[in-house]
Amino acid sequence: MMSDAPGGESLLFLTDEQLRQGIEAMFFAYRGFTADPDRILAGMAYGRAHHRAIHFINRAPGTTVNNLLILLGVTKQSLNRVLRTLVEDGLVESKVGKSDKRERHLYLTEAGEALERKLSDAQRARMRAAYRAAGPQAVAGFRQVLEAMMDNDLRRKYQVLKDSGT
Amino acid sequence: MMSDAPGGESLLFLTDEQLRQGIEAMFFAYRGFTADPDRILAGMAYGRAHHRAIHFINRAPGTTVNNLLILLGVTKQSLNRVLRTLVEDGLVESKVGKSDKRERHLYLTEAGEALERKLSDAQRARMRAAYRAAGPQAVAGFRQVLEAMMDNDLRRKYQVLKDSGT
DNA sequence: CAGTTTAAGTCAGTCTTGTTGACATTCCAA
DNA sequence: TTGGAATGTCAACAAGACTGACTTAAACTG
Repeated sequence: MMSDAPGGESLLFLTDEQLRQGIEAMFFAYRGFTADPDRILAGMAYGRAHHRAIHFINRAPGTTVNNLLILLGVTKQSLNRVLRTLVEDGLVESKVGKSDKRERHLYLTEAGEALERKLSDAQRARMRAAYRAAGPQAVAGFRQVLEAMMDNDLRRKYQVLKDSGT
Repeated sequence: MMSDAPGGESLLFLTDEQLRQGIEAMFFAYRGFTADPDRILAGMAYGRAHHRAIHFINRAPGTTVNNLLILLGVTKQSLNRVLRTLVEDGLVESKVGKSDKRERHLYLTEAGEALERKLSDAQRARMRAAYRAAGPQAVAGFRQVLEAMMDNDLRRKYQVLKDSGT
């Protein structure tokens, strides 16, 4: 089916045209990837930034603001605005650190967890459908290429998260 | 919790944990994907929006404004702001349509093509490295999952572009 | 032909999310 | 103990998206 050009495929499959198709696929797919949570959040006063914060706080409860902003790749000022509204609205709790009182440790409240579930359910449903359509083998390849595409420091952070999952 | 189906790797590989890893991989990879062009554009007065416009005008020379804004998924007001600066700066040419004079057909000037090359060279280099690291089989899977992740109407548009690529 | 629709552009205002700069608090090490 | 580094907050601003209202020109349609 797919293995064409025996011998020369390692050259053939790296044509500019093939690469460009990959670039465009990435662009369109990311739109689909964010579409469902975006729709949910559009109603409330929240956006993608809030989703990301909620996701990673859920992922690593008790994480500090500094941790979070490195993961998200934004300035602390930018993250702070998002965090402030989430705390005000009672979705996130911010606790002063015990050993280091400069730090704030972040946790989702019950309401925060409820929203997180709503958002990630939608995103997982999309992911699940795509995985099902493509099959297990394709999923393995998908993950390999994505990991290779990350910046080095982000790949490390991703690996840490991944390993902490189980 | 989850009942583990006997010999059911097709079930096992769709655990919430696996899906979540895919979601995070997508998030981090997209950051890498856009990092290089973003760095190049940061110096000039341009941003990601300009890159996208330039990319698709290069991809389909003579495309109309309406075509473009459907492809990009933004409003005409938003696209117009970007397009206006590109035309003013002599990177894009806007020609009144021959058969339908309401339409404007968009083309890159030489300067526009030069910038397009600079941007896509950087992005292709990243893509090429990721493809090389992951291997041909992984690339096929990568593309399959991405296509399955797109919204239906975008997938159609993506296919049209892909087929027009040669 | 008159009336409607379509394509493009513009103006004004808002929202989200990113940025810098200035600043307070806390910790730690010289 | 004092000065620097780390952590987080507040304020102001910019980019880029959005909606809504409107104009102009051209094409289509009954």
